[in-house]
Formats: sequence, structure tokens, C-alpha cells
Amino acid sequence: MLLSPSQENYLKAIYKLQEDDGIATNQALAAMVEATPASVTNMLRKLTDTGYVEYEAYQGATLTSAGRDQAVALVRKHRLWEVFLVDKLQYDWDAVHALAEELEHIGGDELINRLDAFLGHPGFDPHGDPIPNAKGVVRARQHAIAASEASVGGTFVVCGVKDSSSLFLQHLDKLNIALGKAYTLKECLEFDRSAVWTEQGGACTNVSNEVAKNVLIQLTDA
Amino acid sequence: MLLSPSQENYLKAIYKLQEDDGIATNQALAAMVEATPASVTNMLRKLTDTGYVEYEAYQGATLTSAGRDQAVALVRKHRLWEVFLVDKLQYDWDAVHALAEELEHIGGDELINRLDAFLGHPGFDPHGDPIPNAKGVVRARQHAIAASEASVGGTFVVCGVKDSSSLFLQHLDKLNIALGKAYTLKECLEFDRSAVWTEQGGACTNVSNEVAKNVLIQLTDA
DNA sequence: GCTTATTTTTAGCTTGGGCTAAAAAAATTA
DNA sequence: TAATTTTTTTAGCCCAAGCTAAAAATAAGC
Repeated sequence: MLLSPSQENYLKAIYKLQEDDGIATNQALAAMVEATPASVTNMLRKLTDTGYVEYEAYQGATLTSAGRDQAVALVRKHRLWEVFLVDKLQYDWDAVHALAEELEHIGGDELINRLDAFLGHPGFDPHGDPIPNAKGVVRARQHAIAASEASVGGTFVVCGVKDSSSLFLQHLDKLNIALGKAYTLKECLEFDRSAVWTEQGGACTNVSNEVAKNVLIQLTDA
Repeated sequence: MLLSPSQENYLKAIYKLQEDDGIATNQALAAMVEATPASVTNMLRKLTDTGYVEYEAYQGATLTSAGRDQAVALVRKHRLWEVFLVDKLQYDWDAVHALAEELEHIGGDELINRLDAFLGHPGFDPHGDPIPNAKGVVRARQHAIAASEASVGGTFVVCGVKDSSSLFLQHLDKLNIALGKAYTLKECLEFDRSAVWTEQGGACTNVSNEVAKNVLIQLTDA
């Protein structure tokens, strides 16, 4: 059974909503695929008929195992293309999402496995999200927490972002925060919960709580 | 004005037919884009309305300068992706056409110019076809003739193919003929016009006239 | 438990790109 | 030139994926 790009986008949307919210309702799907609820109803019927989705009104859509396989494969393609765009074509990490959305619908396993090999089987995409392997296995990020959960005096390494919008990523660029960088949480200000992070080199960065909530870190024992 | 993949395919088809046959008739277009003549009539009307094409029944379609720009840009994208697939992902030269057909519709100038730079601004694709530059300038292959035009005793280098079908390319693989290889035309047999080519190393290959007509060469003074 | 608000579905329409079959136009042949 | 063949167009249809507006179903609040 061959899926259209549009159908693939719905499967991916269901997958993401299930992961993030535990439930993929009609309305949430409509928002994610940028269509009306009526269109979603339509498409869900199709995907249910073809065996990729199970759907109960108000209870949300769930992926069958075939559907999940497709969705994971798409996530894999998306993230590998993002790595390509950043590592090989020198795109900025905030500029690759839209292109990867297009590229992920091209070709089949052969292409993506070759791309994977060419890129050296990367484990994570430019935003720190894990890349499913060829068998569809996703290794969850180890011990990642939001930076807003760190305690004063703790040290950590930035390993991902929750929000990969261009706006947020460019903001991180301005703050000079990037994946792999190590910090110590110097203090946390009562008033607005903003924090002061210091780099090993000594540079200080002021980080709002809003930002910290969307930055993923791994605590280090330093 | 934004073109759909289908519209892009029509522009490319008109471009190719004009190049190859001097004229792009409705019927020839139908064959090339794999649609019916009725569908071609439809699409030509659309492309005429949007200013990419001029069309007179029985006289063929021609590209406006906007249309030609689009077509050349597509050829550029197609050929650069083919280079990527062969050089970076190690695809065989007979296996890249279909994937490049998909990839060529992705993204815009930014993506393709970055890809071009990443590949080192190649001048030719894996089949020896010249790659238009970012400004849309195509440098024609220098002094290329069909191998069937060579004279006995002459030496030459294989620089391209006229037929890039998988079937033909695989046949060349079996004959051990590849781009860049140098040969001497040892003899040409009266009976079926088949030829004997010898490599510098001494290896002999028997080449049918049908094959020779589809191999492009550059004569060398050796 | 009833009413209101929200969510989902239905019905019917639109657009892009395709199709077939029949009609019309042009080119070719006798 | 007239008849025939070929090419192109028209007319009317299909399908995928979207849309709006109204109806139906469910959930939430009083």
C-alpha cells in the first residue's frame, strides 16, 4: 500500500501527538496538519480503511503497527535529511525543518539507508532528537530533563530542544546556547525564575524560564 | 508564480523535445510526460495562460523565456542530484534517474546552490550531460559526436550517452564501457556495422552499431 | 439531569490533474 | 481535389484533498 505525501503527514502528526499528548484528537490533528476538522475526518476514514489507523471520535486516533512503522520511518527520513542539510550543506539548524518536510517524502528505504551510511549513521539530528535506526528502533535520549528543572550549582550539557521553531532556535543562537555546550547553573532569580548559566570559559548567560523550559539538558557530575 | 511538479515536468518535456527534435508537439509531449493528448491540451492551456509557454496546434509548443528559465533550472537540479546520488551515495549510474525526478521538485535556488557547492560545482552529470550553472547557462559539450561516426584507426574518449535508460547503461556496464575511458577503433565490420574497440590496456570490446550510435565520444589525437 | 459549549461529522462544493470517447481540424495520399 | 489518416480539441467524467456551513454527537457546567 502506497501512501501520498498528505497521508504520510497525517500519520506523522498522529505519531507526534500520541508521543507528546498521549492522544491525537481530530482537532489537534487539524491544527498540526493545517487543515480543517472536516478534512481530518475524511482522511482518518481513509487511513482507517487502509489499516494504518484506528479511530474513535472523541477518543483520538491511534496508529496500527503498520501505521507506526510508517510514521517512524518518516521521522527517520526527516531527521537524517536535517543532518544532511546542516552537516553537509551548512544550513543553520533553524532553517532545515521545511526542507526536510519535503525531502522526507522522496524515495524509499534504499535511499534513506544510503543517506544514513553516507552521514555516518548519526544518532541525533541537529536539534538533538534521536534518529530511529533502519529497523525503526528509536533509542530515547538518556536522562534528559528540561533545563528549568536543574538545581543551583548543578552542571549540565545541553542536549536538545523541545521547541524547534525557527524563532526559538534563533533566540538560542543569540544567547550563544548550542547543543553540546556545558554550563553551571549559577543562580535562579526569585522574581521571574530566570537563571544565570556560566560556561566553563566563564561567560555568563541570562536565561529566562520560558527558554529554560524548552532546552533539554543532561546533568553532569563535575 | 509557483509551478506544481506536474507543470514542471511539462516544461522540462517541452525543453527536451525542442532540443532533441526541434519541435514539441502535443503527441510527443503526451508520450514524454506519460499522459493522454487530451491532458496535454489541458496543461498547455494552463501554461500558456501563466506565460511559460506559447502553443500553436500542429506547430508545437515553445517555451517563453520565463519557461526556459524554469526548464533549465530543473535540468540543473536533476543533474546535480544525480551527481549527489552517484558520487556521495554510491548509486550506480543506471539507477539514479527516477530518484532525481523526484528530488528535482524540492526546494528552491538556495538548496540547489548549496548542493552545487557541496559537490564542488561539477560540470557534468554521471551520464556526461552538462550541468547548467546557477545563472542558467549551459555550456554545450565540446566536439562530441556519436561513436558510430568515428573512423577506423581513430582514438577517442567516451564522454556521454544519448540513451540514459537503465537497460542501455547496464549494457554498457557489461561491455565495460564507462565515461572517461579511451579507445581505439580497430575495425568496423561490413556486415552489421559492429565495431571493435581496443582499450589502451589492450582489452577488446565488440560494439554493435546500435550501441555506438548512443555513445558520445570526443576524438583525441593519439 | 438538563442546558450549553465543544467537538465531530455530514453534505455539497472547489481545484488540479488525470481519463475516455467523440468531434473537429489539419495533413497526407490517391 | 477529394478521400483518408493523423492530430488535436471538446465534452463530460473520475479521484484526491481540500473547503464551508449546518447538523449531530458528546462533554462540561450549573
